[in-house]
Amino acid sequence: MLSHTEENHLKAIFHLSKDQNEGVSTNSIAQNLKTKAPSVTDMLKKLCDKNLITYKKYQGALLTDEGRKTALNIIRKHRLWEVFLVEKLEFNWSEVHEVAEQLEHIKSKKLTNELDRFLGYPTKDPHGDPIPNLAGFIKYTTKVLLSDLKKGEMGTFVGVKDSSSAFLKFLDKRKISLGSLIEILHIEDFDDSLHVSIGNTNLTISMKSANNIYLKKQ
Amino acid sequence: MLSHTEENHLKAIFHLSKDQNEGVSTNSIAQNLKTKAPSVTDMLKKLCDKNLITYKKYQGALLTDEGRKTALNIIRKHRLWEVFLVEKLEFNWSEVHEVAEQLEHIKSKKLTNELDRFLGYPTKDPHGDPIPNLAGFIKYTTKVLLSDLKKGEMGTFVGVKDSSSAFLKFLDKRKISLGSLIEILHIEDFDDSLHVSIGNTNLTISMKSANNIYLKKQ
DNA sequence: CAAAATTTTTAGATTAATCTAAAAATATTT
DNA sequence: AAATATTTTTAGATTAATCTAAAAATTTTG
Repeated sequence: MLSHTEENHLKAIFHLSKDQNEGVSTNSIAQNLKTKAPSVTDMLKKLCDKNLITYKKYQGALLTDEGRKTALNIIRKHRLWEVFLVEKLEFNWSEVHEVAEQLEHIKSKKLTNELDRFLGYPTKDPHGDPIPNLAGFIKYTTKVLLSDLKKGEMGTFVGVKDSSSAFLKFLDKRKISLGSLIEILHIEDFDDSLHVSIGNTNLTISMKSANNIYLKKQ
Repeated sequence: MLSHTEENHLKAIFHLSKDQNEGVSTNSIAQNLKTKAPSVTDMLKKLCDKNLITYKKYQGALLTDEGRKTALNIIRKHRLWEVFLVEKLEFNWSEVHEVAEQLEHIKSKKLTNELDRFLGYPTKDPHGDPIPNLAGFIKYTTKVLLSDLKKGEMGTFVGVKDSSSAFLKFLDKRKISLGSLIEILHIEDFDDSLHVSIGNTNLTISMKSANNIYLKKQ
């Protein structure tokens, strides 16, 4: 039985080892979890003893198969709860994270799987991130930035790059929400701002904002 | 911000002080929480410092208004989650307790109140116990034991006295579930066993079992 | 490639929650 | 009410998670 802290470390290592195959550094984990390096070192030793990561002094951490499986399960729970909060409990998209951070640690396989069924086996969370299935399989989807689209192209809003609550509020205010179909009507020459249609309405989006909006191209 | 342990102690004191106005004893709390007396003594001092209970050495614990309010909120969450698990996630009535023990500690007022709305503001949990409302008000209902009914009387099954998983399984096997309407058809003279109708079926229930089944009389 | 800077680990302390064993207080019984 | 039994508290230890300060290792830089 893992503690919340152990689970959080596994999740952080998973997220931080996305790209490279090098060990995840102590400092990056500490930063990610808002804790200090010595606390992380202690935890890495413990997780290594439990065979959830491989860890050698000064060489960072890597998930074992078992550790990866565990991390994916926590991420699965986090994202399923986010779907629940938004779709069933009318949470605002920008409010779900903090509560999901608590709910992801609830231990009950049956709960997770029944929740999955209840929600209709969703494949994406409200931020557009993929939800691992029961077997830990993730269906990655290729995302493009809104700023990469050309005039006339369209896509479905599936996520954000900057998930600061300021930016999420910006989106909420403009009724830009997950699943919105966005079409580029025109690109302003002098400042690269975009005239787009979202649902029935047209609006203008700055290049800076467009650079934070992920779409799945049609 | 209270720890899970602090919350569990408040809940235990609430449940154990139902009837009397005397302080709840250290040992009874220890037994309730499957911990030891010295641990409880430490916790009582801490809860007293936080003005959640009144506590004097050797005289047991009593909830303050603040402590009572806190306990009721935890119980409210516990029971709402039980309703969710049974009604939405198809949990078996006998499986909900353990998971609800975890879910009751999730901290988010919005979560609790939205869950309440989502479930249609239920007033009873699957065991027939009342759910405190947002203000902490409990609508107590008078229960009678099935064994107290006379021939021809009927009632709705609202709860159990013995909530051991063995007894809950006994009920599940016979499809006796919350809300079932039970009518006494006949009482056997020589062993006091009851012939009852439940839904469409008739069956025989021993006096020992009937003594564990709470009904709300029609 | 040696000096400086950075990162990581170790050492040692702190807080919370827990326990066992022993002491103190209260309650029961003859 | 004195002796005995029970309950509760205190004392002191342990484990987990955390921190700061200092030492050690690694990396970067002139």
